[in-house]
Amino acid sequence: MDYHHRAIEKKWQKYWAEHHTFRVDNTSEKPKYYVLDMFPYPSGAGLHVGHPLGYIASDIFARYKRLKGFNVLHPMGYDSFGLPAEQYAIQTGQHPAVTTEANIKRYREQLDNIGFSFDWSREVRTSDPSYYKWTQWIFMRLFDAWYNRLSDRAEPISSLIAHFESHGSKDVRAVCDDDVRSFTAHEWGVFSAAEKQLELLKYRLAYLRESTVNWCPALGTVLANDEVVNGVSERGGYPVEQKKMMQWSMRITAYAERLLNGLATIDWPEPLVEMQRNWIGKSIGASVRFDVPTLGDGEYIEVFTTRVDTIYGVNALVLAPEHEWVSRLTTPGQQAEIAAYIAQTQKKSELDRMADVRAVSGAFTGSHAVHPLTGKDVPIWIADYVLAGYGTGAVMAVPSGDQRDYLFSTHFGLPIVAISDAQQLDGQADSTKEGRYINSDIINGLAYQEAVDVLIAKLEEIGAGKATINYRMRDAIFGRQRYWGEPVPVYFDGGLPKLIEEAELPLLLPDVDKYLPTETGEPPLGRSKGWKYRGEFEYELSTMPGWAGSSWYWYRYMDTQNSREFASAEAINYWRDVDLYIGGSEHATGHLLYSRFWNKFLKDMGYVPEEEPFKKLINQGMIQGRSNFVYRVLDAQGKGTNTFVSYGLKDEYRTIPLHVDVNIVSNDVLNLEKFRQFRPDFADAEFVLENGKYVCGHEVEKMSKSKYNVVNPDDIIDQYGADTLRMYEMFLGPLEQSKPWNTNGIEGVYKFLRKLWKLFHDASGNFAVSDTAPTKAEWKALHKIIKKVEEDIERFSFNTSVSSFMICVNELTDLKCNKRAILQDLTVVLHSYAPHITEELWGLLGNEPGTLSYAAYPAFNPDYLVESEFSYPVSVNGKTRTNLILPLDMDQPEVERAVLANEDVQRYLDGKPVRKVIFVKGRIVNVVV
RNA sequence: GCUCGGGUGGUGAAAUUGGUAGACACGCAAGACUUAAAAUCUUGUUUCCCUUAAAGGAAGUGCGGGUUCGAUUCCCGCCCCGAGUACCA
Repeated sequence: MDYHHRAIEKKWQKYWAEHHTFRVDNTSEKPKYYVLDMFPYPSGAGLHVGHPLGYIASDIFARYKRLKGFNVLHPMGYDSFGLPAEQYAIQTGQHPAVTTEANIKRYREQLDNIGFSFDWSREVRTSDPSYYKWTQWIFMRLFDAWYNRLSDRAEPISSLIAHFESHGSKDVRAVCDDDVRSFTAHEWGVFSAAEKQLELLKYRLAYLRESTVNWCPALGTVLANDEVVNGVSERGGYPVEQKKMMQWSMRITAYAERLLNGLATIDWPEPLVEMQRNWIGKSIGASVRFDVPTLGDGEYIEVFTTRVDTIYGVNALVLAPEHEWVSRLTTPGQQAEIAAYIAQTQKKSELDRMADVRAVSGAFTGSHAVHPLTGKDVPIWIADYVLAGYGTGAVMAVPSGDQRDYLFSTHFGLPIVAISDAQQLDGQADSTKEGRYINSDIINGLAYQEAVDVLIAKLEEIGAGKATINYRMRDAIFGRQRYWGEPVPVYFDGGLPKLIEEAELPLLLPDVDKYLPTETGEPPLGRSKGWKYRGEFEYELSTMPGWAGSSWYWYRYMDTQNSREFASAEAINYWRDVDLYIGGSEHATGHLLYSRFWNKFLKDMGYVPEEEPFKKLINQGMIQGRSNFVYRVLDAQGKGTNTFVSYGLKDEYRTIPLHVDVNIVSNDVLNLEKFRQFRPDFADAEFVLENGKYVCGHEVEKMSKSKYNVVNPDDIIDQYGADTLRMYEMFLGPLEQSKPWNTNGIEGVYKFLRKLWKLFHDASGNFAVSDTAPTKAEWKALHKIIKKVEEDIERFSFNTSVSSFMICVNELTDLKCNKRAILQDLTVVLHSYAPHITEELWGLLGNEPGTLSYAAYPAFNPDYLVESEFSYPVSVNGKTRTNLILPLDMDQPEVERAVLANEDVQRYLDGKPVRKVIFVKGRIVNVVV
């Protein structure tokens, strides 16, 4: 019987499903191993061949770990809340739950076709009430918590209340809003309930406050910073504007330092770690107060600087145009100018961001601040090169040390003074820290670090500044004016947000008549008639953002069915953290940062044991599309004819390239028959061929329907089988590398599997293996692959394993090996890559009926690889000239004698005296003349 | 601009610790089997030079230097491609 992948693969997929082969327990004698994939958003388009790349790699790893004796948790689910389903609902009126359900069904079929070893009994869906109940529950925990800097962890809000009751706000070191009040314990005691709640809201980790948000009118929602790319929405590319709104936010900034430090403890790709580091954006410097006496006593502007050593070079304070004090600072004479400038920047910012052109601009407020050290007047300007969202929204301009300040000062004719004897101010600023300070009063003659220490001490002494650490990262906006997301379990009583009772979870998503904002601009949930808490109080109408459900899902997999907790303590303490996480690097600053944040919070509250959720992470590369083109000949008028010319001859004609479906092209040769059926107007197409073939052009592009370059895994599986698809996706190249999908070459892997099949069968196709003892060469071939695959999988080099399997089967074919002892072990070694064919062969070999999934990976025995001889490459002056077979136990003097006696070597020596002979045992001999 | 990847045959790629560059596969060419095709098998396939052929020679891992007996691998400078990020004070 020949290798029939269709029957074999269906048979085993059915077996695995019926026998719950991959169901895993939360207790075991075996060591645990948790292999996780980033779960997909089930889109309407289904999977293309690029999507399963990471899943195949993780599945190989999971299956391998099972063979190695681990209790493996390898689950899959769906991140099923999201914008596309909602956009579709707006267009068609269909409930997103309905389309999502259909999409999930299709995803599941496609995933099942590939033969993954997921424990489907643990499937999660973020849009399922039994799941989002716990997303809401975690939100409630965040609402009921504050971050205590003294213990450096989140604590229940009750500990803060207790402190207020006994000590007032004194000695509270919290990460909180800027406008918290100072009060005594007594004052707290006489605050009204509403006043207390209002104050506590400034401390909660999930809090409500008016903030400037990225508002996208086209999508009708706010977007997180990582969802805005170049001033337009990541999804859809719609314009985004800044708008002030009451918003739920997450105090992720409380965790900035821990998020940064944790990066050193996890095994993640360096680029990803770097991206998170940049995103957090820690900078060490100082905050400095510049008093503004004209505004009154004790009024000051605070700036942040990383170069406090340049403070004597300050020639201006520059504020962001949005700075809240701009109107206060503007003197009557400057009012017109400032107003004009603000209008100009508001209009400009959008275009400017897109065009990426920046001219120096700004306006003088008319006010002055007092330099804290020199006492001199410093003019206060506004300019759009200062960002409202970073630091304090105000900078001290030091033209000699900062290029932006330099350009600003030259443009407006402000004085530029050197502050270091090493500075060279020939047309630009010089930010060097070398040299000694000049024109700098108390630090004159000092070097950089001494100067910083002196200045910080001085500023602290006079109460005008202190050493400060600043982070670029902002608190995360946690609300979307959208329908298809988790409802926020909050209602409003007297304008104050309050949590619903825990027993009332989940707060179900109500039905609405349309998935659009209300006439008054409220989110879609505002359309739900009579949706009131206890029939009385308004619910929060925004829903949670896309990242809410994905920020803790790996815990739900540990204990999916639990209705009392998000996961039991036993389950969490058994599985603890994810040992291997595979997914795309596009989630670097979104999902992966938020997940680490929630994990740290859950740890602080004592629900989980580990500080970091994902110990090891691998980014699979993106699979790009590879488009094919045909070349339509144009007539004299430039109109398209029905004649198409082959790629090699196209330059002899006037042509226009057209995308052609890659599925009717093989090795860039067009199937003419299928092309005529491709589109009605091609039915009587004519061709100019080269060598009897129509050759197509090709180009690497994004994989998309409109480019006709989408390859569906189902089609590949139908033709070649899932085992071939799995191995081919790995064979394509290193997992982390991005590469275009090209079906050319898949034949090689398919041939390999048929060759493997033939090892177990005789010429007439009958199963035939021999029980005779293997030869030394056969043992060697086997143990080479046992070792190689083990090493390759451990370092995630799956492509090299596939090559090695081919080499092994080629060798065994040459040796005409059909020995059971060899083939049995080879079957186990190959199993994680090609699970179906190996299950079938395992059965044919006469093993006990059942699955091979829990067999033992064969033990490597180095004795089989020991050689007594080695064919040494012999080079003369570094150029390989000949090979010489010598015993491996031969030592250098003997080798030298043997090599120099060789006539080939003598010929290359050409009588010249030998200076030295390099000899590396088992590697090389090099004769230097 | 900054940060991080990457650059090896016609194509995807390999070379794990500085030790025979191009394994393995695709494609292509030639051949065997076949009425024919498919499938299968065999041989060849980095480039250039020399040669009827056999054999031989030279160059070669983006470019230019360096270290070394020996460099795809290490160091310095540069070019190109991709990703991320960008007035971050």
